[in-house]
Amino acid sequence: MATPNVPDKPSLDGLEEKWDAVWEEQGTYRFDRTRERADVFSIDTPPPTVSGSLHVGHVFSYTHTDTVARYQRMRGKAVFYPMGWDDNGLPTERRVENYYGVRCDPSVAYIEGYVPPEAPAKDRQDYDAIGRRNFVELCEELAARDEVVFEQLWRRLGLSIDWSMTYSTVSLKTQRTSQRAFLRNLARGEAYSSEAPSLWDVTFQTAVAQAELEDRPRPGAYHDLAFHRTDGGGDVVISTTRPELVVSCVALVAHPDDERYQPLFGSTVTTPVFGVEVPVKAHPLAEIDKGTGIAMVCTFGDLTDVTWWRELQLETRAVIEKDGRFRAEAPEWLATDAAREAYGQIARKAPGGAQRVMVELLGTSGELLGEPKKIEHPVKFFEKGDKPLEIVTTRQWYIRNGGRDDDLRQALVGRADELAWHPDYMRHRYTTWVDGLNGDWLISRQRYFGVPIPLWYPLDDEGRPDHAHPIVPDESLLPIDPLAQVPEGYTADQRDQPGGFTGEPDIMDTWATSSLTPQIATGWEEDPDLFARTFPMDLRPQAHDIIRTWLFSTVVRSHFEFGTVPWSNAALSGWILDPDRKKMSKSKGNVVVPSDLLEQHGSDAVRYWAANGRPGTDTAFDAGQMKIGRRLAIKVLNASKFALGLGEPTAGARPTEAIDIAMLGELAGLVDEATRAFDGFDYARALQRSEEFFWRFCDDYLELVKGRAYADGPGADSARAALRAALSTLLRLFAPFLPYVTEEVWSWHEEGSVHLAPWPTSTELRALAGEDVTAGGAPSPLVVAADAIREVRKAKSDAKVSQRAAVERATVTDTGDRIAALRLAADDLCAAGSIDDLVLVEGAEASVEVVLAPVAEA
RNA sequence: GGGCGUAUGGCUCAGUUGGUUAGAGCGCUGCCUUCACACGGCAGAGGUCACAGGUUCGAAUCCUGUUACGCCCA
Repeated sequence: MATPNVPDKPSLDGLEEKWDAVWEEQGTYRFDRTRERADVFSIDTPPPTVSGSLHVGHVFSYTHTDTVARYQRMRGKAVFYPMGWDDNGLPTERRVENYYGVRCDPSVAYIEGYVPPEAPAKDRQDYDAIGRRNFVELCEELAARDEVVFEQLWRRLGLSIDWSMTYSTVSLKTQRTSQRAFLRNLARGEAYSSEAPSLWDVTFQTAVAQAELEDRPRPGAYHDLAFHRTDGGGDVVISTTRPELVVSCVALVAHPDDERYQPLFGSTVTTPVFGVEVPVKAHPLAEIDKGTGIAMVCTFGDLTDVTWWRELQLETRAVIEKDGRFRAEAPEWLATDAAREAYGQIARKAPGGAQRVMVELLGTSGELLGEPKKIEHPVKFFEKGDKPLEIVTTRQWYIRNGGRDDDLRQALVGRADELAWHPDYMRHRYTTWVDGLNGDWLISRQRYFGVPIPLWYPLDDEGRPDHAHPIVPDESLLPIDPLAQVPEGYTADQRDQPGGFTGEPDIMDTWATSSLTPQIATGWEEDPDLFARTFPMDLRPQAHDIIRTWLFSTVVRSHFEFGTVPWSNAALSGWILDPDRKKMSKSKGNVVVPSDLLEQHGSDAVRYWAANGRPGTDTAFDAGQMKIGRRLAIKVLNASKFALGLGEPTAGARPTEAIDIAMLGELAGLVDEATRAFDGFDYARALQRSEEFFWRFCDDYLELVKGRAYADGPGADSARAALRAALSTLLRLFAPFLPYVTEEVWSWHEEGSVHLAPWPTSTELRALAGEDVTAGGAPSPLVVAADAIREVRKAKSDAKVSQRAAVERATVTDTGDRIAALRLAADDLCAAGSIDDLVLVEGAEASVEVVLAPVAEA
């Protein structure tokens, strides 16, 4: 133990800069890659999207993980705690488009030394159209700039990241990992391509996955339309919210039990306006009490249409194109000039405009019955989009996820049981989601910035690609860009020529790569030594709203590649709500900038607030809690200054006074509790218990022993030895939460970093205490003395005199065992309360009578 | 409509397998410029634990139902 070097005026100011630099220089948080898997704790950190901005929610949840990382490190584990940057995909593209005022047009040639416009154009249509390579370069440039800012914030927050292990989700190494994983899936039949109806975002011009959907309430209207029986039996009336799709109608369906329509099953009707003959079919998904009970099936109005189309083997009559507009040419199934003329009026229109025209045509023909009935109904949107999704038939790539295979589904549901969930009830989110899947995972995206799907296709003599037989590169060649590179056995001039080849233009969705973060971070097939020491990982921390996307997709990839879960624990953090308990969001303007927060309150204070949020629980943003955290940090400084400023205990001094021994015994219990809480990932409980102990320690114990500790002799030695031990223990208990102030104080009197010090144990404290003064249920001298001093303070406070005021006589009446305990602390009590005469009485009625000494007249 | 969660003083939250008088901090009120701390300290007031039943010697805690709010899914 070094001689304490305590500053006169300890302060929190500047601790962040000071210690962050020291930690970096000394490699405090470097992963020790000589350690075996059993001695490693590895964390699958969520890579933040660098195109966005870090918000308070990030600070909140990343702090949670950091407290666990620091705890595990102090428990002797080599902590593998890398940071990743998610710079891949659509969010980055969108930010680049708006930041520079550019958009990607793959037909535009590369411009050497391209400089984006000085200011972005007002309208998206006027953005500078640039080629793919220029666009990707801008994405990389902006992402790199964002990452610097992010790292600065994380460092200041005090995350104990090993910054030498940082990865990005679009780096060449990650692309190699992502493409390798995809090719393995392909080889095993877990990835496949298929021409199928897909949910399509017309703004972004890309397919989207089921996990990216959200329902939004939108106004609509039921239109009652008359179809005409071909047997001359009159009209059949259907209700639809999308009359513009009449042209793509392929059937009518009603429920098999619906007696009204049973006679019609197997017959045909003609559509209004267009006069196309379509069958009437029965299917259980038709709802008897919805509208007229019989529905029009189109190509495709919604996902139910897709089901009907598939299960009833109906025609395909697609009219909406990838830009969301009706195709220009009249469809071939329209047989009459009148029908083609009618179609001409909706050609090239968006659905809204087409609907207005159709309503007019239907009104004129008398086939629209009555007024449309306005309703509000849920409509499917891409979660990042602002126009309703259309369903467009395209060729897409999929990874199997159990949505079409019950055995696989059950296997993936079962993986939930191999994970410890914190909190446990979050596992239901996973199982409910997997149970409800109704299709495989669509991973291809018709975008530009991301990991390319590493395939080419041979072209036949007429230049048509053979999608069933893709040309697969050797793994050793990865990563590849099929639009830039040429497959083996071909030459560059054969690209897109009959008899030649064509590159797969699609990229993989971001989730297809971020589902591999355990593989990327641990160096799967890139660094076998690291991989062996870190995989499967110990912890996946993440927010609960992306269980269906990130957590599930990561389980899927690991299930296929390794036949195991990728981690043993999943910790789900809640959200930050603003003080009105609304979710914080940019659009509401209630977002607090994290760097300002850290500047204003100090990192330890912000961490204190964050660490009070229990796993899984949404937490209100509360600057008041940060003030308390700051107060706690200051208290740690001052109490430490006191404990260390008393002078050295005599060499070999041990606690001998009962009250000191009692304090250490209580502290040992706290250590056990905090350890148990941390082992269950309940950092919040560990903090709360430690804090509670610490305030009582300061208010009662320090005040009681102060006089004795300042004096000399065995009593002082006992107090000083106990204080040193308590301080050392408390600093280590607080270190995961308040890394800066604890490191500062540790540096006053200890060698090395508190963050590499061993986590305290109750064994060491009990050994130091030597005996258990509360054995057999005996009252603690500390508790009894604290109760008494509180009564003395109350008497002084009631009398409105200084706490220093002298007490002529204090009479404590209590049970025999409590009086016996108090007798052991009598001298400390008298000193702390300025009590001249302490009278101890055994009696049934507990009381403390205080007689204040007369105050001398001024 | 289904699943999950939450409901405790004005506010934010604890309350471990049911066990004396339900705790803490903030805020509020009063006092104390005290030799670790005014970026303090001490003390006080403030709650029929959402509602209605039930189990039990005993319920904030367990069971049933209701209400409100939140999230996920359909």
